[in-house]
Amino acid sequence: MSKDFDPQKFEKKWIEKWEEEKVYAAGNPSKERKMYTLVMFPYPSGAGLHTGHARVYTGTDVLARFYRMNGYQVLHPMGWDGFGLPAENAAIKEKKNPREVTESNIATFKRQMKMLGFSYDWEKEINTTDPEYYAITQWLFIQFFKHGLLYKKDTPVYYCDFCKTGLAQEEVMADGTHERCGNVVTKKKLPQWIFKITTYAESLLQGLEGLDWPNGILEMQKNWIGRREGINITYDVVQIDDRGRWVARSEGSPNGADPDSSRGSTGWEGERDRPQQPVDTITCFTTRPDTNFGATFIVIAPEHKFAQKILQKKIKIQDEAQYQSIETYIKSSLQKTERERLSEGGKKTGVFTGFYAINHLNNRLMPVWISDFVLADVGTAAVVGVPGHDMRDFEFAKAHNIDILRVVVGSDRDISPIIRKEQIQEEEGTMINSGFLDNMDIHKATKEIMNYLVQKGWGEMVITYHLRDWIFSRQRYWGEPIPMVFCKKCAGDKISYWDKHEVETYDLHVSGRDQSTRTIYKNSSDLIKDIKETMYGWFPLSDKDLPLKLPEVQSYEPNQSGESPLVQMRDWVKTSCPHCGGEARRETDTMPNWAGSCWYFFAFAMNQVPSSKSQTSSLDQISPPAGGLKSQISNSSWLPVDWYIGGAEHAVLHLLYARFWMHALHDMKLIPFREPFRALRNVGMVQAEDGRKMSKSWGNVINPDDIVEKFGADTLRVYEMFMAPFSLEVAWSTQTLRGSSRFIQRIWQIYSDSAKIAKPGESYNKKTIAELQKVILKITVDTPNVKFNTSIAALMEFLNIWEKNEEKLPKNHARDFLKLLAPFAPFITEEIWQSIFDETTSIHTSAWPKADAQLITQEQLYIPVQVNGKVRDMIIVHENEIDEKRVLEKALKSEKIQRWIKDQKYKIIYIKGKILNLVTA
RNA sequence: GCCGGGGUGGCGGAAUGGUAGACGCGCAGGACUUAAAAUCCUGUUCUCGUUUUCGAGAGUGUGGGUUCGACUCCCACCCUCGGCACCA
Repeated sequence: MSKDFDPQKFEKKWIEKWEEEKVYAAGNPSKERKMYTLVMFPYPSGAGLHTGHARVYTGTDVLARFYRMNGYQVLHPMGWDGFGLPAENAAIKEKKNPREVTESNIATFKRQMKMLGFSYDWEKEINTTDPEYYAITQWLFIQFFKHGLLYKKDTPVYYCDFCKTGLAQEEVMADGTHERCGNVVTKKKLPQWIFKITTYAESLLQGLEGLDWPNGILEMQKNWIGRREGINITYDVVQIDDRGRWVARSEGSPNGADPDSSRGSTGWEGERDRPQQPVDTITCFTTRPDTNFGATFIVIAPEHKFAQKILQKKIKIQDEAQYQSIETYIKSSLQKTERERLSEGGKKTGVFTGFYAINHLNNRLMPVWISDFVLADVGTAAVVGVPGHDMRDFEFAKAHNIDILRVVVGSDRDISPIIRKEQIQEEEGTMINSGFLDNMDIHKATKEIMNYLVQKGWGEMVITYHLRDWIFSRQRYWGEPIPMVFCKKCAGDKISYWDKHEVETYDLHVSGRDQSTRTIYKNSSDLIKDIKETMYGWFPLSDKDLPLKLPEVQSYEPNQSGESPLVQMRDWVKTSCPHCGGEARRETDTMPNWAGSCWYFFAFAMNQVPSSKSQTSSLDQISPPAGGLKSQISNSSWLPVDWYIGGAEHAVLHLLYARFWMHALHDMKLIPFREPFRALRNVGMVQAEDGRKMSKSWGNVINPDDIVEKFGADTLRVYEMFMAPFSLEVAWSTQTLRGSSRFIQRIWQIYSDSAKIAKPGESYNKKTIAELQKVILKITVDTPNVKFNTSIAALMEFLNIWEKNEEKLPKNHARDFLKLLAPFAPFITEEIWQSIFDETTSIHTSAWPKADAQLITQEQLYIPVQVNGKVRDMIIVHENEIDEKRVLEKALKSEKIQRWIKDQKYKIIYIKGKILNLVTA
């Protein structure tokens, strides 16, 4: 072996040899000793791998290699999330097919991954854009459809008039413009496929319990699901004539007692007969019914059905001018995008309807207003306004001159009328002016009033979720075609898929309204009932027609009316109805880029990986496995994923979507597990040297190719693992990387130096061996805890010791140390293993070293001696002299200790073998 | 506003109740070299005093508390990064 370290001389050789010898092939998993290590697969962009990829893939690779050496059967796969807008944009720009663009990007990624020595089993490679792969994505779509989890409906979506395409919310910038073209985004109603993910809100929430995930990610998912317990209170709505009388219905016949002549402009209190015939009712959701005695108004969203009834004159407004102002307000709010509504911020605009709702508790008349600060899809789209104890209600009341009452008093005991927002008591306090709730703590009052309202029949306990249904279609080319057919005739005849097919229904763990049970079951037949009418004429393709392949098109641009480019493909669109055989058309929307990533982790685990590379049959003969996924998955013991590693940016979307699919598939009895990812760890981003994001436009991008060429792959790997704790964001530093380069070179030097390694019979150093045992223990614990930085530090520390010691290290221990380094630096360790130690099988399949406790024992121990908690001296004792008496005796002999103790009395605190503290006074 | 992470030398960081600053970078001095680079050696928290070997004090965002002993546990606050947000 040459003394000079030149990684170029051997790295390529090992890449080839490992592949040839299938060193990293996933074997057959046995239940106890299987380890599925997975890193979030990449979208293969045109820029190639960046240093952030290198970091996350190296970390996962270290884990895979560690477990492999520890005797586990390891599945460590890699694949490509190939569908998505960037490839499509690049294709439009370069006048190529997105498939070509994607394929060449994949080639670059794959070359770079091999260059970095990642131990993937490439036999398991998948690509979401392979027809073999998306055949199953489509098949899964159909299963969800059949069980009532997918339906199509006109839905408002973000839309760019300039690009003529619907947009995902994440493609809309904070200022309401399109991230690609910079034009202002509008909202447009388009027919969309929608996933009923909300059905699984409770299931997704409950499933989080017991997952070994970072706390922050768990919290984000919880917040996103956003479970809230509250009550829906239904109020009668009445009209009052100009003399202050009840007006029942719109006909206006006075009904009920004369109103109090002292009625103020905004409300009225006192015992009153109930109106016999309220005009309508409005139901408000609230989590804080305890403040209900302080309610002074009702606000509804412009989309609320009561507002719509007024607009459509189903509920009449006498005063034409008032009708006009209501109409103007509703129409202008509906034109605003959600962002515009938000960006108006604190401005609480609104219009009074002329109607009043009656507060059950005190018969107060609460004016009903329409305002766009109330959101249509939150709660019941109607809010009961308690301006004394809610900031937004306060602002609204101030803006429109509505009464503000105080019903809660805080610890400051201020009971003066609320005139400033600082006086608002929202979180804690004691009830006042609230009838039977007076003097109760607000939390107790909340329970009391809820029970009271329910008992009286005025309210209903409900649980709401922040989670919204998932819009699952895109009007784009580069995605999985949705395998559905629409037959106009069958739709006209009101024929649905379920009228003609028996679907095995199942019990699902779903969100429910009954808060007393933690797990709520519902039968999928209920879901089907809900959507049946909207789905007349829609039929899924049969299994034998899958995959529905993406046709070649002339142009990838969407058309004028916001339809997918697939609409141009007349011959493709035209098909026959699976039910009546008449003329029908295919769905032209495609699936969003999340689809393929929702199940890719189990594609890797299949016995027959769905990939064009592993198929011998021609494309035309592809179909999902006979018996469906069930047969494929039930005999794979790899799942669930044991370690899932990736960036925190997927905290909600991908991780939630994938969990949702698995929960539903589990309920359908297709898969034997519910939670796909047992343990999750995040990787921190790698910023550029200047602390900014790496970006072509800043010119601060570090290309792994350049680093490997100059320093070798091992240096890059060790540096990326050593630079900071794995989950922390860190700025790249080529300067610091030199430290790792030095470390790798010193490894090379010491193993090349025959004066450092003892042959059998030669003298050696016992202390160095003892140190090595400690390093083995540390790394064996740190590595599976994703503490890569301290593992490397321990390796460096040992190298320092070994280098400094004049005596040699016995060969078997030198081999052990090399093994500890192997997961981090696979190339140099393999080269040394096979050239210095003359091994013929890979170090990466060798057995992980075991620490020998007997070798650790040290003859001498250093024991710090404190006086009053300050270290004043250090004594050296023999390992069998660490009892308190001997240590104390020795400590008292120290002049330094005597000087601090003098003649004072002292208390002795001794932690065996660790520290001695003498406390005077 | 709400939720979560974090605050330790010039820098990245280590230490989860027991010697604060491991390991690495940088920096300083030295060796090698005609020179530079590379490499190696020594030192490197701050302040003060002896100026050599050492000694004293301070010190982990701030202020309190618990403890023989606190970066670590508890209370209050400040700053910072990330996520969510007119969520009723």
